[in-house]
Amino acid sequence: MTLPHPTAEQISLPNVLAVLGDPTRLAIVRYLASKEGVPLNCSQFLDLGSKTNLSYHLAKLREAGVTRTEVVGTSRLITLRRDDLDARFPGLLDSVIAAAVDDPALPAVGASEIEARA
Amino acid sequence: MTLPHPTAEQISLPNVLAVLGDPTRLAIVRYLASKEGVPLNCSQFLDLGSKTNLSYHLAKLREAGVTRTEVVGTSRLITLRRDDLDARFPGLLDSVIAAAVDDPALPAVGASEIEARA
DNA sequence: CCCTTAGTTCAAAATTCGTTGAACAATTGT
DNA sequence: ACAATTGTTCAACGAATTTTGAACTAAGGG
Repeated sequence: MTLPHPTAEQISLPNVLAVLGDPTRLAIVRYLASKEGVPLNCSQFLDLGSKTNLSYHLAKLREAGVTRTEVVGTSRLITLRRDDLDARFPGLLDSVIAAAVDDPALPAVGASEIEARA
Repeated sequence: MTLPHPTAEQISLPNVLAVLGDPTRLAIVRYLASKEGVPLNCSQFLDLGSKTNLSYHLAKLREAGVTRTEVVGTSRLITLRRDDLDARFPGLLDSVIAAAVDDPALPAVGASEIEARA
């Protein structure tokens, strides 16, 4: 069972930029990059919004070709489509992630644990 | 006489990405990059939209910190803010421009001349 | 001074976007 | 079979974005 993904050629630059131009989605991508190699499921991101809201944002990322979503049982494993993005737009993902990593204005995924400690 | 520009520190990554994630604005940036060093005035971009519409998009680019606008007499000279963008988000502008250069889906600035020749 | 050129501002209309809750589907565990 | 877990879909709503035309400002040329 696999969800609709664009092919590498169908990935559109303006669309990728627009999709990354949302703080929640950029935070998702930043977190995916920090755990690259480890597929994450949606509930990992609950710090960033409600379940419904994440479903919306993760669909946007998938439809734009930024992430790949694999259905495994009842959960979706999400990874960055780094291979296709690098082939299509060399250097773009790296520079976006590097800039996102030190952006204190972006919402953080570990935020609730930090608050709990305070 | 100078228009309001954000300082380098005020330039926000999500905002820059969102602003670049519009085909018209990306086409503007691509054209600015192709003529880098040469300041362009707004009417150079009339292929991409109406005067009013360009005023809107160029304001967005300026407010996001992507371009710098200098008022000279009755016209505005527009340049890329490459120095600040490179300092803030290293490699980002270059990869975006490189990808935009070979994107046939973007509207082109010379389009009306090409049609006139046909 | 009048006219043109260059561009902005404003309000309105059309569209798209982000967020929510309620209901739903599918898988897994007991 | 039942219940819990994971996540989607749908309709709704407010907010933001894009586009347009009409009116406007400001500088320059004749």
